[in-house]
Amino acid sequence: MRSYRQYCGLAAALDAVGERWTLLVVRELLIGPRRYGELLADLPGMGTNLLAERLKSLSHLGIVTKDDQLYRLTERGRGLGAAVGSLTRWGLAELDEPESGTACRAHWGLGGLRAMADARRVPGLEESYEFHVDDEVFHLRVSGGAATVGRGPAERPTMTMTTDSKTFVRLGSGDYSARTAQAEGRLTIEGDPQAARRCALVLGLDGSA
Amino acid sequence: MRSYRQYCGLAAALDAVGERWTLLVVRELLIGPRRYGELLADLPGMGTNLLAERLKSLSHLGIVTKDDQLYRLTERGRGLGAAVGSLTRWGLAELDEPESGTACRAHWGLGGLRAMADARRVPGLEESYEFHVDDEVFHLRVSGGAATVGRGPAERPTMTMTTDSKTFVRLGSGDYSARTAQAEGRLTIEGDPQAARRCALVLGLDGSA
DNA sequence: CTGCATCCGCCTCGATACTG
DNA sequence: CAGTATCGAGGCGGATGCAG
Repeated sequence: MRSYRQYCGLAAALDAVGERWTLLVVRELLIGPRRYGELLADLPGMGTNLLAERLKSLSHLGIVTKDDQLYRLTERGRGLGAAVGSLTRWGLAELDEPESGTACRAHWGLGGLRAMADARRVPGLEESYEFHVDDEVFHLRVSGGAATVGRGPAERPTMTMTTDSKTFVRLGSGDYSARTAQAEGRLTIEGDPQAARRCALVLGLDGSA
Repeated sequence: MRSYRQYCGLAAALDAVGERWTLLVVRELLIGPRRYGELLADLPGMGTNLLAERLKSLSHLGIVTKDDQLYRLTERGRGLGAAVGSLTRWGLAELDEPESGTACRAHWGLGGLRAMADARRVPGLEESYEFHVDDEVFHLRVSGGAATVGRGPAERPTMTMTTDSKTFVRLGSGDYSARTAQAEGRLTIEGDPQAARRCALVLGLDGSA
């Protein structure tokens, strides 16, 4: 086990989760518990030996537990959510259009949604939005000054968006608007047009940085 | 240049700054502009060839610029501050006591300070604190609902702490209190005892999570 | 002396094959 | 399905070289 041997919070964090692929494994487990095969399928490019080694290492560090063939984050592991969110936001900000050969999963957009949503941007807002991405359904609920995202439909969505996964992820980049995506036929929006605008506000996509 | 080839904000971020040592270079530059030799001295364990390569790579990505022998972060580079802060907080939370052979720099504690300080924890607070760590002096100012940290003395500090760098960093860990450090003779506090308590509150070190 | 570039041994990574 | 074993390629770490 290689270490930076520096007495510093960042170095300690990178000693634990700074190796290649490790934070991407955490990204998958932040969505929910997963089986080995599912992880492998949603981490295209990662070798099976590395996944096994990383899971073992993360278990030993108390970041992941395995019960009944299901890997899940411990509380300490979920504590990485904020760091993963910060990095995701930073990476999204200058995401280019997808190159060919680039893999994509619908739920990666869900991670982006979680990273970007901040209910404090629209005080007092109470509503839900639904997203149909490829064959999956996600929701964003803003209630009580907090935003929560998850799999599955929203309860009474005031807006429903339908799109493909790459377009969905790309909306997180500043320079690709839902308006453009609609014009290009990659995205449709149903429901209250004003709700769509409020949703964009919650996500910080109104251009007011 | 190796890439995860995943259309996802986190993967894009890790493509840019996920390699070994890269975020530690950013950590140094978040403190302020530095020369090559200073960076090398404050990144013990990093090979000189790797530092040169990382700086070149970061320049090419628009994260770092070099002018007049001084490396500094671009605006995009400074955007990594939030992610570095999140990781630092997570790493600090379970930092053990320093092992022998572990390097430490006084300004790493400054990074920890920046990561932990949140003025919203004590609404309306207006004061400054000064920290003497090894041979360096830092300050934390809470004013107008915002906390700022930096090198150099505070203007009119209500509390002054004197300690060594390892103790200073370690205070960021939950299970090592200033009280304990004082009892062990590693730390002295001058000024208003209540100010010290308010400072701990701002840093989230009061035990109320 | 600073600011790198080059070289080399080693270990990690990535792909494939194999096992329970 | 859930991993383990193997092996070539390449990134990493340390030492050294070299120009300004």
